[in-house]
Amino acid sequence: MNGARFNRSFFDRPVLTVARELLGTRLVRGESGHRLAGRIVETEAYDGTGDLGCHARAGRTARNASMWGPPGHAYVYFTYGMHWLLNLVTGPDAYPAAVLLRAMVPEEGEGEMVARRGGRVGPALTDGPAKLCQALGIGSDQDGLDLCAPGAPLWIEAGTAVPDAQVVTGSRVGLNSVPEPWKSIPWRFRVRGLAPGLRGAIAHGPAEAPPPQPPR
DNA sequence: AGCACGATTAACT
DNA sequence: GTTAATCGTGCTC
Repeated sequence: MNGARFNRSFFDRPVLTVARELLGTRLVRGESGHRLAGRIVETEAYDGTGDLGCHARAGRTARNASMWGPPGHAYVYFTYGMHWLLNLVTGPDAYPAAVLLRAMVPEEGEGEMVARRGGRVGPALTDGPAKLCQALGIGSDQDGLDLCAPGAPLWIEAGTAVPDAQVVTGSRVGLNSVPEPWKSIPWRFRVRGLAPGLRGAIAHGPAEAPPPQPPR
């Protein structure tokens, strides 16, 4: 059976907690009869106006408005003139924090993902934040989408728990002009040996352990 | 109204 | 390892 849609209480916690616990969960795009899905294997946390690596550092703008809304919504933004990136909003309403989804291991609908990615196959399919969005067809239309709303075409459900021994942390990617300590603070989380590359993917098949902090 | 730049990717040396 | 592609956004003038 497929897991239940994670509810708002999962996202209504500190962004670092959510970024860690999203590892191993399943990101699903679509509806009950048509699913594209994969295991999340890399995330990054962005925490409020005080985090100079976070888009919220400049205050609320039209672009980052979603991040200031309630937890459990998507914050999707456009960058480098061609790429869309997906974040999941965390923490209480009006507190601007979100988790950037950087990589996943495809599990369902891989053929459609390949088509959306221009025929590319293998690790390059979903091993980057913009690749993941392209593979799942995520763009401006999904900005502000509530992942916790019944019927919404994007959600998180239980996957396989990732033990601490398999979690690698490091500095966030691409913050070249961000001052320290924000540039180097270890708020990037990934599953050991995965992303980049996605080789040795989390085993497919039924989940054998409950997700961390299962929602209810 | 103009401009510098970006939570990236893919192609190339 | 280096760099072009490409344009919305937010800041400066």
